[in-house]
Amino acid sequence: MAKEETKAGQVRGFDPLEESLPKPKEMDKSEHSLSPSRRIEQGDHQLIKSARAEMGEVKEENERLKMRLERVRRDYDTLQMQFFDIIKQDGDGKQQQQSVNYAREPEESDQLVSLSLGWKKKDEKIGKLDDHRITNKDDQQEDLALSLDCKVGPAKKGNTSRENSSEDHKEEAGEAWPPSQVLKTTTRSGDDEASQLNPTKKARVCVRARCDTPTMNDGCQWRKYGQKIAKGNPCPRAYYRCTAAPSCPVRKQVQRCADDMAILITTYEGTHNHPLPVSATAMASTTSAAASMLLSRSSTSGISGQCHPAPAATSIDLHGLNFYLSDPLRSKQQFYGHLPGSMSAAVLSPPHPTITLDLTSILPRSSSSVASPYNSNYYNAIARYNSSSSSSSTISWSNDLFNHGTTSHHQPFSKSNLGESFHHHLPFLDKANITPNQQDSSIAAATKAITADPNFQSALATALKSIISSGSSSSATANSTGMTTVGSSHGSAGGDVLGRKLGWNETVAASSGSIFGQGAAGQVVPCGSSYLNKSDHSMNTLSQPSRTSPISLRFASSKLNAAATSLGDHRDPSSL
DNA sequence: CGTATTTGACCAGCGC
DNA sequence: GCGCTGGTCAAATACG
Repeated sequence: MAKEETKAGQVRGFDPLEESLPKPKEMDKSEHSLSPSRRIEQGDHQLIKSARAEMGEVKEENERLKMRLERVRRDYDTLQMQFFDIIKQDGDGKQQQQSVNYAREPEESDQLVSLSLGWKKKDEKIGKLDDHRITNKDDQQEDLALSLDCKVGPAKKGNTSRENSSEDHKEEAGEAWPPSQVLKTTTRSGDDEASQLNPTKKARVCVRARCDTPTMNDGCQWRKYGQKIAKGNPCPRAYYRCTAAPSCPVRKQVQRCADDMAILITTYEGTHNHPLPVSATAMASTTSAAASMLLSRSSTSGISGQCHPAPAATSIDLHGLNFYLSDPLRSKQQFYGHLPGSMSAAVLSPPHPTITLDLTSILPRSSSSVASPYNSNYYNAIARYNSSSSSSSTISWSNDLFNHGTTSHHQPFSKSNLGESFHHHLPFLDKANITPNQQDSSIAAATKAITADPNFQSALATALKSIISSGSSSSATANSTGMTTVGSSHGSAGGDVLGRKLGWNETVAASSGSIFGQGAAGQVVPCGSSYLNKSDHSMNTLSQPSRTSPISLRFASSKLNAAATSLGDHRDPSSL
């Protein structure tokens, strides 16, 4: 019975009338003795009656879902507040002694890998998220849209009990793009004990893309500070540093592939400590997503490796985009040896955990534009990746980056491109076919597709696990069998159960960071329509639901049901 | 003249 | 310790 209700809730919640349609036929069979007109009249009457009853059920179901959603949200807020309190308490002593190198010094600067689930304020801007979360939690209620956000950052402080639990994360931290992150690489003071104890390598994100310009235009401001002929490649390697902020520690190396000069290899390292220009968020989000995936995988293998040793280098093919993960700690093998095609065997010998985004397989759609990864093809490719990895991410999160990330100089994420890729993966969303009457069913289909997408599920699982883990003192990690956690806290167990409940596996868990990695840039994109209104692209067909629209709620509730259940089953928010 | 780039020198890490 | 290599610095130079 409960199963029946759940099923009904999922379907009827989106389009109650849809289910009631077959009913007249059933009535015809049972009432064939009546006159035709009488039968029709009675049938209509009963149809209306049953439809109303259905609608009533749906309304109740929606109310229940809303309440559950609200409960999850409150739980999240509670956990978040406590998490920040802990961080603040831990960090206050040390941070006040440190010389302030950067203007932004958020409390979670040592937060390592944190997928967050929450609600964003309407006018929240890039780079403002963290502060809002700390100070304006109530305001977040204004936005019912579910949003996810990934933050990866260095761990520079911390002599607390958290240190043990987050040690693994600390080792892997370093590559992401949240503007809030503080990376004190320039001041190698004595408080860098953690890094001394853990001689870590900064994570790097290597982007391979076909590009005939000297560098990829990724929207950031770079200043060249060196050039070197690296071993094994006749092409010089150029060194750039970010000049968007005086003290930004982010560097990048640019080098042509030895085997294929058309391929430009750009390696990013470090974390921006300043708000990114909108034109830079796309690449930043992409690289942070990759870094998140790397970190996610590293944290997974790092702990579970005792039982399931991970290979030194692996490749993940996510819907056309290839990710190559290397772990120099495990092997000195040239990870580029795993690269297919034209990649040389030893272009770089990364002493850092490196993830490679291979965009070279993305074929240009038009002959005229192949150079810049910021041309429409590039966006299209990313969008293709995003949309195929998680339909919802394209709709609700990722594309915001591309909307903002375009400049007049570069080709924007064109309507046709977006629409094409979008509809390619969401064929039920044909703008021409959507009418107001069909909107609900389209939304229902979209929502079903979104929530059925394992990547979305994994992202949500990661986010929720993060919430749970953040509230507790232990770090949760997924091993190769799924979301099994290391540590015995019930908080982790909550994530564990949640993961198992939804049946997620490692692959999708690893990819979750990629889906929502734009949050690493301190950005949470609402699910509602406001951001879509900024652009005129074809996705407006999906932007019908408002901030408080059914798609937001239903979208969230369908899977958050499980989350809420798990949370309710395994931890009491009030007990935190 | 201010800014960005170039390029040789310098430094640190690593292996032998 | 020495050499190799990757990475960075900073003076010289180029450019608008």
